[in-house]
Amino acid sequence: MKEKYVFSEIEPKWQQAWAGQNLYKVYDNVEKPKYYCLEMFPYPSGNLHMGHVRNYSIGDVVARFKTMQGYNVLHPMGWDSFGLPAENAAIKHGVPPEKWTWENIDNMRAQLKQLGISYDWDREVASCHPDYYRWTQWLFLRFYKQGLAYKKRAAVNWCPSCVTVLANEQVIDGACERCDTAVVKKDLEQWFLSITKYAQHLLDNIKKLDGWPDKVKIMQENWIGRSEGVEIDFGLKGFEEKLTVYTTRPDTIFGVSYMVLAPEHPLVLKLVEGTEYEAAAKDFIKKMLHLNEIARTSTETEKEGLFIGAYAINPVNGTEVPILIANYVLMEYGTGAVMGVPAHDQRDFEFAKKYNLPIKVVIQPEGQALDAETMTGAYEDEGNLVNSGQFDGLNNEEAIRKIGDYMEANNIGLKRVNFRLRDWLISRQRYWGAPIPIVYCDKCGEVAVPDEQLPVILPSNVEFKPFGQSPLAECPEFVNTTCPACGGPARRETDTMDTFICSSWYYIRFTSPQETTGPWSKASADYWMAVDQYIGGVEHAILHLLYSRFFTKVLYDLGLVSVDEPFTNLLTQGMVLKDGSKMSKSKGNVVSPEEIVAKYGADTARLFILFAAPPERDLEWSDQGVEGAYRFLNRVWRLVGHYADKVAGVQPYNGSVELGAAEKEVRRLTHYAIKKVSDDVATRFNFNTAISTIMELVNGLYAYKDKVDPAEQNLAVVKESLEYLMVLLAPFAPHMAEELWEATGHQGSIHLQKWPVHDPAAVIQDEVEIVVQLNGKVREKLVIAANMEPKAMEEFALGQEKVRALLEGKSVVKVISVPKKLVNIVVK
RNA sequence: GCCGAAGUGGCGGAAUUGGCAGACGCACCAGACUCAAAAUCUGGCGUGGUAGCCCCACGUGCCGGUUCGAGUCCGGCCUUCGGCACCA
Repeated sequence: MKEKYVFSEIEPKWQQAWAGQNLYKVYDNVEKPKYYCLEMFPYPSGNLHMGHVRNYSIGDVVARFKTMQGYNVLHPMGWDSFGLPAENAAIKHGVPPEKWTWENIDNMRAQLKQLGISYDWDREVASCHPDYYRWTQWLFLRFYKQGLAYKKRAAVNWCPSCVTVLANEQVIDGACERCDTAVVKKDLEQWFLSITKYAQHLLDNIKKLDGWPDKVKIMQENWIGRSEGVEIDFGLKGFEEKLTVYTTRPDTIFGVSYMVLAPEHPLVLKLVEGTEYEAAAKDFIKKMLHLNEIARTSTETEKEGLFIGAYAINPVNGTEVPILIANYVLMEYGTGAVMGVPAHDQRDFEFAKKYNLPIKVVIQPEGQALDAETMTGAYEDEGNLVNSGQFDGLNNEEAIRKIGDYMEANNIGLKRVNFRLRDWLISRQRYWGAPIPIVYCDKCGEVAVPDEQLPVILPSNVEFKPFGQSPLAECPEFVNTTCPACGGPARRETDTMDTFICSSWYYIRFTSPQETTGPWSKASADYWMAVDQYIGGVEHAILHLLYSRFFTKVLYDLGLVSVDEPFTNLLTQGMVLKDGSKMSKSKGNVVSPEEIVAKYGADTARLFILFAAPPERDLEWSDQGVEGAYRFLNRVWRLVGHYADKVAGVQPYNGSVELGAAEKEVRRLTHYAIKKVSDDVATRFNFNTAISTIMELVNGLYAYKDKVDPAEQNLAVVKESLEYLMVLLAPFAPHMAEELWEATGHQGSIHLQKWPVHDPAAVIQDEVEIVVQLNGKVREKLVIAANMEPKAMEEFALGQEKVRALLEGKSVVKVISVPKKLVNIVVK
C-alpha cells in the first residue's frame, strides 16, 4: 500500500471500477425490502454548486448505509431540464436551448460522477427529452379528461421581465421568484390545474406526514389557508341583484355599517352606470388596476376607498348601508366583497375612521363596556352579543353557529369553507417547456391530442425572443395541424407547461425510466413508491412539494399509483453560506466544488460538508475546516498503512481471550462507534456527530499505537477495530474506504459489506467516573464499579475523607444517588 | 402584525430521557522531530481570582419560576433568520 494518500489516483480508479461492475445498478427485487432514497433533481445550470454537493452527499450516505443494511436501494438521478435559463442563454449567446441544456447536463453529470455518488445511472431521466415529456403531456391529458385541467380568462400574474405568466406560488412579495421583477396583473386566458378541488384532501393528509419537518407542514397548512364562514346575500337598493359577501364572523352581522367591493367586482360598473359617481369610480378602478400587487395589497399601504352612491340592505334587519370600493378587498378571495364591521375588525375600524363611517358595537366583552365613540381599535375577541335582536346575550362563538344556521334556514346565507389556495396556473408563454397537447378546431373547438399522437414535439427551428406570446405561435409548422376529431385544419395550443409539472412526477418515472407503454410500469411503481427518504432544500416547501402531493393524489384517484402521498420522510437541508451569506456571484463568495475536488478530492469535500453542521442547519463554509477533513483522512490512511502488513495474516479478535485495559478501551471505542454511527445515521441524520465519533475511534487507535509497546500490542484487537473503522467510513468517504479495503487484502467491494452490529458487552464499562455534588455543585470525582447500587454509591461517597471534611458542621438533609452518574448531597 | 426556528468558548458545533457544559474539528500557544521550514506527533486552550499541576467564584441571549439538580421544563421579554402578510 502506498505511503501517501493520493486521492487523484484513487478516486477515478474506483469510479471506473464501480461503473464497470455496475455496482449501483438496481432491479425490482421483491425478495428484499426496498428503500427509495431520492434527492431533488437539479436544474442543469451547467455547474454543480456547494448546495448540490451537500444535498447529494447527504443522500449518498443514506443510500449507502441502507444498502449495507441489506435494503434494495433505489438511488437515481436526473435533470429538471426545461425552463427559462436555457432560453435566456439562447437569446444571449445564440445557442439553441436544447444544445445548451444537453451540454450542461453532460458537464454536470461528469461533476456528479467525480463526487462518487452511488447513482444507478441507467435510470437517468431528463424532463426535456421527448421520451419524458411525452408522458408529461399524457398525464396532462388525464387531468384534462377528469376536468382537472381547464382554460379560463382571469387576472393573472405577469412577469414583464420573463415575459410570461406565473403561478401564485411563484410570486414572492409581489415579485417574480426568479428575477425579482415586480409582477403585474393581466387579464388573460390561461390553463389551470384544479388544485383547489384537492385543497381539503391536501390539508387533511398533512397529519399523516409524520416523517416531515413540522416547519414544512405548517407552511403548507398556511398556504392552503382553510377558513370556515358564511356567504351572505345582501339586497341592493333599487336593483334586483343580490350582493354576496363572505365572512368568518356572521356573529357580527348586526354591526355592519357599510359594504366594500373589490374595484374589479363585476357589480361595480352596473351600480354606478349613469350616476354622478360613474366617472370617479372608473378613475378609481383604473388607478387600482395600474398598481402592482405589492403597492396594492401590502399591509403598509394606506386603505383607500370610494363611495359609489349605492346601498346594500342587511338581510337580518333591513338596514341600508353605503357601498364603497376599496384597494384592500381582493377579487380573488371569497366573493370579492366584504361587509364592514368596524367595531370588531381592525381593518374595517381603520377604514371607518378614515371615511367617517358609523361604528356599531354588537359584541361586549365580559365585565367591560365598549363605546363606539371612545374605541381606539376594533374589539376582535370573545364576548356576548348586544344590539343583535333575537341573538342578544349569546356568546359570540355560539352565535357564529346559530346565526349561520338561521341564515341557511331563511335562505339568506350558506355556510362555506374557503381556501386561500388558488388553482395552479400552468401555461407559460415561453418556448423551452413541454407543449400543452391541445388543438383548436373551428368546427370542434378545443380538442385533446390523442395519446397515440404524443409527444407533441417541440420544434427546434424557432426564434426564441419572447414577445408576450409563446415563440411557438410564430412557428407555422408547429401551429398548423389537423383536427384529431374531424381532420379539418386546426391550430395547436402554443403555450408550454410550467416546469413544476415536469418535476411533479419524475420520482415515479425513476421506478421504470425506460417504460414505453406508459409513464411508468405499474408493478415497478407499486414496488418502489413511496419515496422513503426525500432530501432537498426548504425553498421547495410549498411549490414543488405541494404540487407533487397534488399530483400523487390525482394519480392515486385514477388508479395509476397505489400511494396517495409521494414522500414518506422529508429532510430539508440548510443552505451553504460563506462569510455569513448565501454564496452568489454578485457577492463574490462562491467556492466552486470543482476546485475543492481538484485540490482535496471528493472524499474530503463530502466529509467536510457532512461534518461542519447537522443537515437541516445552514452551513458556514470554511477553507480551514476542509483542511481539517483532509488531515483526518490522511490520518486514517497512515494508521491503516502502519498496521496493514502487521495484521495481514491475523484473525480479528473473536472474544476468546481476556483482554487488558488498553485493549478493552480500543474495543469499547470501536463498538461504541458502531453503535453511535448506526444511530446517528439511521434515526437522526446527524452525520456531524457520526463523523466525530469515528474521529474519536481513530484518536483512540493512535493512542494505542503510540503508547503501548509494539511488542505488547494485540493485533487481533487492532485488526477487528480497523476493519470496522473502514466499514463505518465507507458511506462518508467511499473511495478511500474502498481503496483501504482492497489494500488490506479484502475481496469484493466494501460497499457491499454488511453494516456491523455492535457488541454490547464491549461497550459496557467496568468502571465509571461519578461526581459527588454538594447542593448541586461538583465537589469531588470518584471512580466506582459501574454496577454499584445507589445505596452503596451514597455510602461510598459519604465515606470519602474529602467529602467528610466538606460536611463538617453541616447536616445532611437528603442524598440523591443516580447510578453511573452522581451522588448529590443536600445539606443545610 | 401573525406563524415557525434558532441564540452555547476566538470560530463551526456537541451534550438524544433534567444529572460533570463545551465532545469532535478549526484557530491559537507551547514542546518534540528538523540545520531550518513544511508535514507529523505530544500537551495546553470558557472567563475572572488565586496560583507550582491545588482551590474558589462566575458562565449556555435577558428577567423570573419549578427542581436536590436546568443549555434542556414553565412564564415573560430581547435579538437574528425563515415563511405568510389587508384572505374578510
